[in-house]
Amino acid sequence: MDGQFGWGTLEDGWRKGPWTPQEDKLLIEHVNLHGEGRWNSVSKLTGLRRSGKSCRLRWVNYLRPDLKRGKITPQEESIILDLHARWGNRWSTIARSLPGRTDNEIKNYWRTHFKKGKTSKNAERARARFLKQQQEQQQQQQQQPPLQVLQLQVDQEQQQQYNNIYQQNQVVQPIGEQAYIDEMIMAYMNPNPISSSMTSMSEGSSEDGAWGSLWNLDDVQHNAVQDQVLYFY
DNA sequence: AACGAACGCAACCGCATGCGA
DNA sequence: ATCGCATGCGGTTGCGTTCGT
Repeated sequence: MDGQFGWGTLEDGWRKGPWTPQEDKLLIEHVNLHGEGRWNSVSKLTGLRRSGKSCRLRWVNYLRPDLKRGKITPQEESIILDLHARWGNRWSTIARSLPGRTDNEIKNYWRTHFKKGKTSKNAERARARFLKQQQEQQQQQQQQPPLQVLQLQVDQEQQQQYNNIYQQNQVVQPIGEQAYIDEMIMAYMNPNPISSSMTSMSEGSSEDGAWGSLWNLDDVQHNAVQDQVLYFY
């Protein structure tokens, strides 16, 4: 990328590379004082040797107080899959439906987990991780009943059905195996018959407003009351 | 324990779009 | 109408971390 200059160096007077805590502090103070926007004036007002673009990106992707930290949950993953099937690589649009998540984060997540050719390996890893975690849990709680889901005997027919739906709707990438496995896991955790990656959305909902209120991502049980309506386009 | 491969994520770039002068 | 600046977006890259052998 920036090979000639390297990270944390100056180019055209602008610093590049990883942000330091001091720089973050300056930027946060600036935004608290002046609000978001006018990014090009940040360097003049704060003394930060960062371009406006760089400041905006740092704020939007990392410093914003409303950002949600931590791993993408299976619910969020399902939403990402659904919305990607609907809108393609419109990451910012997808991100608006996932409060606290950034387009960059979602984009990275998608590329890592669902980019063509990566799903099988990820699915295997996810399965291995899950099995390992469950084994540890079982050791801790020896009275735990046997978990059928540990076998992850994937219902091939159902998965094929999902993939057919995606293909019929001219979606290049069928549903990821990892998502499917996560779905199996979620199905086990929540016995109510809900298909999280085929989650519903009432017809005619606006692209931004409805999802924000529909999904309370901290409340897994909430999923169970959603109608099961497919909405592929 | 060591090492290479794969992963995850922050940050950059170029281009598109919006908006005011 | 158009020009220039600011901002937003999607794609890409570099590097630290984790995982598997």
